[in-house]
This record gives sequence, structure tokens and C-alpha cells, in this order.
Amino acid sequence: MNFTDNLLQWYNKNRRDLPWRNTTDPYIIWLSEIILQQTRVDQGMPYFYRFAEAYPTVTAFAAATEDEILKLWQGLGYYSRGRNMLKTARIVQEKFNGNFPHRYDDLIALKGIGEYTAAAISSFAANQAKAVVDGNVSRVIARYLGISEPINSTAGKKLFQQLANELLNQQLPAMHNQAMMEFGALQCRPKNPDCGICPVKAGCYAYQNNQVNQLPVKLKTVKIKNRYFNYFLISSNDEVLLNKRGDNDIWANMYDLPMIETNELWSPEQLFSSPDIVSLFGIIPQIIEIYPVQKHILTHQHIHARFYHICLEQNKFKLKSTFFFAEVKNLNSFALPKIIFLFLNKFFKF
DNA sequence: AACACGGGGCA
DNA sequence: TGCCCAGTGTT
Repeated sequence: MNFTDNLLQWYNKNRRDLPWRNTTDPYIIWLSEIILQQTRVDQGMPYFYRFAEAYPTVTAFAAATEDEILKLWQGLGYYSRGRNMLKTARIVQEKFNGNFPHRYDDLIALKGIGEYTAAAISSFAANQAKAVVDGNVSRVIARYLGISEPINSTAGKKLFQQLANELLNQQLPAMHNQAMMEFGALQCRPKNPDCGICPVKAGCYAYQNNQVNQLPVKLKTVKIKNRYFNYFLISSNDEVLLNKRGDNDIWANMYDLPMIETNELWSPEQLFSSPDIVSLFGIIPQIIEIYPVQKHILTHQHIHARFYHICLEQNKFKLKSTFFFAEVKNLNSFALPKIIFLFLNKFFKF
């Protein structure tokens, strides 16, 4: 038996019963695919149910506000996915009359849908013969065929796409694609792959040449950046001062607290005697409490956050236009980054 | 081609 | 700790 026959046999025996596999509705498949970008199935699953229930159709999705989408997305990360989904939903509503496209060429033109997602939706929803290439697929191919080209180089991406196209079962593209990814996720894992019971080990280059732990090859990742966020908690009369973030940086368009970013860890004395704090509030605030520095670990940056509970004398301070007072009882309606949510939730118990 | 973009799980 | 996860968009 060849590779793909073995693969499909393995898949039929070992596949998980995942909710988005029981439909050919391109909208539902789109929902699942975007949620699962760079996200483990276990982590994304509750969000999939949440979105499918809140927005059963793309028409319902298109009618939502960005605040609502980001709020529902809270905690999942890579929030541009949610923002792009809303743009795409609105285009689908207008240009396609609410009928989510299922052709690769239509899909690839939409925001947030790249090569992988266009191939996934078009094959799963309409059995279009487009091969998906995600982290799982490139790992399986790199090991099975013994490809040492980095999977994330430009040449590598092109090569793995081409090899995936050649391997694709033209009669069963949807099942083939699902099987490749499931095989990578469950059997041909990044670490500790289960080679002992692998159905294709006889033909696997990496297994036969003892290269399983060396493949796939990946270009080195960028250096982690340290950032220092000094946050200010200002509350009065069951209200708290929030800040709506801009659309350039991390957590775009989400809500946090007034803050000053410094290029290194600043002491409270340093911070509260700096011109920055005067220009932020117009006055020097009174410190009520200083919290210990918290480290918030993200993939590409480590955020060192220190929260200050402060007091501003009535009517003497000025506020940036992105600042506003929110009622504490409404705090749970704002899309908050994880670290802000945890702090405010601990403080206010909302 | 390089970089930005979250949060969590696992060895 | 370091690596990876059903990647995409911007510069």
C-alpha cells in the first residue's frame, strides 16, 4: 500500500470526532479554521462553540460590532483574527449576499484567509482538490520524504506546498487533508512521535535514517523583546478609568488601563518624578498602592507589568481622548488582554 | 525576507 | 526554558 492509502486507513481508525468535521457549511468551517490558526484544538474548542452559538450565520456575524467580537475572542490571542473575521463577514454579507464562498479563488481574496485556510475551506466544504499545508503537514512531509529545507523559508514553503499537492488524493481531498493534519497532530507529533506503531514507518525517510528528531528544520525565531508597562488603576464611585488601545501595537483596539511604557524597569520614584507622568495626567498623582512586577510571557515578547493604584485630585487632572470611566459592573463587557483581565478581576471581583 | 501578532501546553 | 500550535498581514 502506498502512503496515502495507509494514511486514510489510519485516519478512519484514529480520527477524533470534532464538531467542525460534521458539516460542509463553509461558514462554520471558516469559523473553526480561523480559531485554530496557531491554536491547539483543546484551546480553541470552547471558543468555537461560543462563536457558533452567538453567530449561527455569517449574516449574524456581520451584524456584530468589533467590541463584541473582540470580547468573545478575549483570552485566545492573535486578536487580528477576530478583527479580520468581522471585515470578511461584512464583505461576504454584501458581495455574496450572505452566502459564504467555497471556491479557493474567492476565499483567498478575503481578509484573514491565506493559502492554508483557503485550501481548508474549499476542500472541506466543496471537495476542491487543494492541499492544505500547516505545521502538521509540513512536519509529516519533511520526515516522510526526508526534506531538510526549512519549513518556514520562502523556498521551503513553496516546496512543501508543491509536495503536498503531489501527495493529495484527488478523489478524496477533504478526507486526505484532514488525515494529514490529524496524523501530524496525533501520531507524527513534534516531540515524541509514536514511531513504534506508525503505519508508514517502512517508507519514512526520517525513521529509517534516524532523523526523526532532526526533521523538520525550522529557521531560528526572532529574539524575544522585553517590554515594561507601568499601569495605573484609577477608580472612584464604582467606576474605573479604562483606555482604548490604538490599532498599531499588541492588543489592538482592546481595552486596558492608562499606562506608561518605559525602556527598562523603572522604580516608583523614577516613574512618579518623570515628565511622562505629568504629561499623562497633568498632575503628579498620589500613590495608594504599588503591586509587585508581574511577568506576562508571550511568544515574541515578555511584558513586565507593574500596577499602581493611584488617586487623582478631583477636577484637576486632564485625560487623553482614549481614556474614559467605565462602571465596574460593566467591566466584563470590555475586551481585556489576559493580564489586565486577571488584575482587574482580582481587584474588583467582577 | 523579516517581523508583528497571544496565550497555553508540554518535556 | 524552549518549542510548537489547523497562519496571516505588513513592511
